[in-house]
Amino acid sequence: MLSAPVRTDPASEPIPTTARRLDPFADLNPAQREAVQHGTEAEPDLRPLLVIAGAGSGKTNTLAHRVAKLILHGADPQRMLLLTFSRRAAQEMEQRVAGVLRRVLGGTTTPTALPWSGTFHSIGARLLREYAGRIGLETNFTISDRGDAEDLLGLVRNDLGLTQTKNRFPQKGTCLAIYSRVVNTQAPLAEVLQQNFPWCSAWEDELRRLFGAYVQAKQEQNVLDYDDLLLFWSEMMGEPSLATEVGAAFDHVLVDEYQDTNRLQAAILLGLKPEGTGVTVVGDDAQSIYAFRGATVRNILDFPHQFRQPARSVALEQNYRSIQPILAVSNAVIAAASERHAKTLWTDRAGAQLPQLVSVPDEASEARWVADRILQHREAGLTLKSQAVLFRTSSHSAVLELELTRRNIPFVKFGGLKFLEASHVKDLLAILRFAQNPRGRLAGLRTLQLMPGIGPVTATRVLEAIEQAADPRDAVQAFEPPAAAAGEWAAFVELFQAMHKSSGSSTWPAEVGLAKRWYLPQLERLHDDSEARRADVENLERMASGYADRERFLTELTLDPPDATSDQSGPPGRDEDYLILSTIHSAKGQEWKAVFLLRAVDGCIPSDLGTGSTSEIDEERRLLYVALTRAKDHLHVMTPHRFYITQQGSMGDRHVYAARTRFISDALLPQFESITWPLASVDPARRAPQTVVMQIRDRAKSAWR
DNA sequence: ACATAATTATTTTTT
DNA sequence: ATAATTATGT
Repeated sequence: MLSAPVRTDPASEPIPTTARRLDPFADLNPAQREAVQHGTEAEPDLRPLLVIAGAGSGKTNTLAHRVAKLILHGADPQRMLLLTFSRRAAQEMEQRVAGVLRRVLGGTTTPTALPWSGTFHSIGARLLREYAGRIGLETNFTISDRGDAEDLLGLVRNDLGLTQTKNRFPQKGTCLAIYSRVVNTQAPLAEVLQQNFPWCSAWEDELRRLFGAYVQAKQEQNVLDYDDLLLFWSEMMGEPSLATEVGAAFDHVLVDEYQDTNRLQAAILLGLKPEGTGVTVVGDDAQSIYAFRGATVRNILDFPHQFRQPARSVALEQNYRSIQPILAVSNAVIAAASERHAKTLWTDRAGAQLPQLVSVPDEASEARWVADRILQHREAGLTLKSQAVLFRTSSHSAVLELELTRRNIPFVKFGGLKFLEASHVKDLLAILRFAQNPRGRLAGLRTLQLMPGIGPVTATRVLEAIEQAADPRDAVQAFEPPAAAAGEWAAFVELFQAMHKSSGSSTWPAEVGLAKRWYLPQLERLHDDSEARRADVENLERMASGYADRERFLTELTLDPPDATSDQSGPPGRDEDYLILSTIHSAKGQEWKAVFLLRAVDGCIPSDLGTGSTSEIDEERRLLYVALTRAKDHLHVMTPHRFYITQQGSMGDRHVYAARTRFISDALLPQFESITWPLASVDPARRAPQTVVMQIRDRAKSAWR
């Protein structure tokens, strides 16, 4: 029987409160303290440090304390590089460090600034801009998000004539995924195709040609995509003189969520600090869930012997988050994984309530049950904010969202449709980008085609005219639009001239207002649901006012997009209470008192699309593990047995019967409280034989005769 | 020739 | 819900 042992940590004896106030490190357990103090002892240990931090083991807290400890020990915060998974994680880290320092140094200290904290991508962008002159890059490159990268790739594909071939060529999204994987894993194209995209392997030569042209196009347009930020950074670290220089700028490099880094990122780290001195990485191989974008668990497993000196490893195994019964099922789920770093989490948070395994007939009942239970929890004193609903795929929450709306339960959804992916947001940004760089094809094409009567051909002609002309404004002025576009064209010319006068930042952010005023009529014409989209456009205008100039706005927005879709009314106010809906991926690092997991059913977890190889299945298992370990006190696992599938059926009337996820085996059932709902369900097989007593439809018809 | 309306297929997870 | 494809209209 796999269950989390309940132990008492001998070192967590109560400490007098006065001592605790003086020593902020007194609350740490021995393993945490070891991690925090590494390298600051009387006889300094120069080895790199690997912290294996199980779920809920106080990872963020430990890392924050380590940063604080290093600063107290004399490290310069300006010379610390802190690589986190998201901007939010970076901010939290900064706050916690400030908290620890305040406790030690008294309340008067100003909050510590950690200027070099952020994601690999954002730090990469900063370094590349700084070193642009020395690596043959232009400083004012723009960064394209995934959508832009896809579109550019699609454009290149058309130019190469790879679109009208007899067999269907992979879609632009797929092409970009392949390209991205090749870059991030540093594996040969053939291998990536065979392993991850077997249905595309016939196109290897064409893809190679396409990718070459794509790289060329990016360079001509002075554009970098996400992958370039890592690729160029790592190439830069391959040049010894630059690597030494950049590495010497940092005394400490700390990396959070190391299990989700890829080969490029590992290469960057090694290039920065080949000796490993000053390097700290924190992670948990059991929570590695980003293999699909090139992350490899090997990074964390191989870390101990990557550097010139072996690493010191510390494992944090005490879980402070979940009550024992929840931890027990989580441990049992992950224990069946084929490859993992052996460790068993334990907790001293006893608890009587077993996690619930709820069996419901379909999605609708699932939504109703969850909504009911959420309200019950709230009546028992749990705020909505301390509850979360998690799911594998963003669309899994659709039915629940309707139910919540119907019952007036406020919620915010993380993951899923991103702000930047909404077409109206792209439209407005394209207008701004077009103004920024009139030679940028993508933005130009998109903007021009917003006008009625202008399609791809006319738009291309305009762009060509612009490319020929000395001054883009003259080209636009002189262009003869087709008759259908005549009305809108005049307004566009005016907008274009106005935005172009502001080559400096003098009219920023006023030009966003101009762009908006021109765009809104187009929006209304193009979309039926212009009402909801309009709110996003307004939002964008408000956001723009917070940035110094156009370039900063565009760059920051691509690297750190707002993660909740601002549905209708925008994000709720700070005081307001709202429920969290989130994909499991976006729930990483977070915790709630009550967690609901939707669709814990084969086909959803593991996803039908990810059941090819053992490693893919293992990743799905870890995903379930991550979901389960988010819960502190209450865990509800839902298994609807019948739901509609939108993926395959063209007419969408088909539904599918599913069984409980394979990761929760029969042997595990005793550790759950099993619930079947609704209680009085009629077994269809035993229902009385159906005999026709009346023809109800005839009655309805006769009413109109 | 070009634009646009209609139709059909496709969809994990994200910096 | 949107992107690619095809059909239809100017």
